[in-house]
Amino acid sequence: MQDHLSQTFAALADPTRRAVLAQLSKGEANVSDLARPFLKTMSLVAVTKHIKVLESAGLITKSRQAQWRPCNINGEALRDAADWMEQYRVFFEESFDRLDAYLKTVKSKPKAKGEKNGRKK
Amino acid sequence: MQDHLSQTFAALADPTRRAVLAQLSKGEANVSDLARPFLKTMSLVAVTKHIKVLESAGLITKSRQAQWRPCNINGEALRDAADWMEQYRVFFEESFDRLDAYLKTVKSKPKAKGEKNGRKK
DNA sequence: TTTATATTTAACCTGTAGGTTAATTAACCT
DNA sequence: AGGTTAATTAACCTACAGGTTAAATATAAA
Repeated sequence: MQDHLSQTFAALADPTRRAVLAQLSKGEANVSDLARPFLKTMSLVAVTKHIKVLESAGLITKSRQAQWRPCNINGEALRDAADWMEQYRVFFEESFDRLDAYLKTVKSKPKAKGEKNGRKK
Repeated sequence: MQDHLSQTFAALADPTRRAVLAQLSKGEANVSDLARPFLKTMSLVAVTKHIKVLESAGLITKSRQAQWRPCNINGEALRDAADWMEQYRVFFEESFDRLDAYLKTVKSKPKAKGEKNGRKK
């Protein structure tokens, strides 16, 4: 695939993959743990592929422990997508005090050179 | 496509479509206006299709004015995606005061029945 | 009524996403 | 060594995404 952001959004554009992320947000899990909820509707291999898509997008990491492959969520990749969305917040945010609160946090973290948003590193 | 959220993310998973959204965030534009920046790399028909994808996902609206089709951005669809992401903010947000500010706004808008997040309607 | 401009529709092509089953690899357990 | 469990690889299939060119439609303008 082309750019990182497209890859991230594409990875999120599947309910199975979002469910895997949801599961991982509660903590580390093996491939077979992650697959379990879906085995009525698809094969283990299918889930393995979904996991690979998430891994390629950087949304999760996979390590090795004997014959298991413990997976963990990796928020970094999501941040770029979230940052992209902030740009459009004004178009979907009708609660102005919440928007104000957000803007204050932005102002308190002024842009450094070559950085988007007020985020560090 | 399956669910609304998948459709939204899929629509965002293309740089041309994100560029169209960026253009529309500066104001209304016709199909040919939107297509102009891309005509060196793809046909008008291709852009038309991208616009249709955005429209189907609810990210933009299209009206009629003589032979023109003025398009406008529609933030509502983006909000669901943004809401979904908020769920994971804790995984990519390292600035705790900014997170605090966000959490305060959530607390100030307690959940109503059948609603996700603190958002109204 | 003809012509020009804006956009869509139709028919097509190619690559890839998402699924399958069967076979393979890797590590552990007797 | 042989068997079990965990996960991946390979080969394949089908649908659809994203592009093309050519033709059709709508509206305005001469």
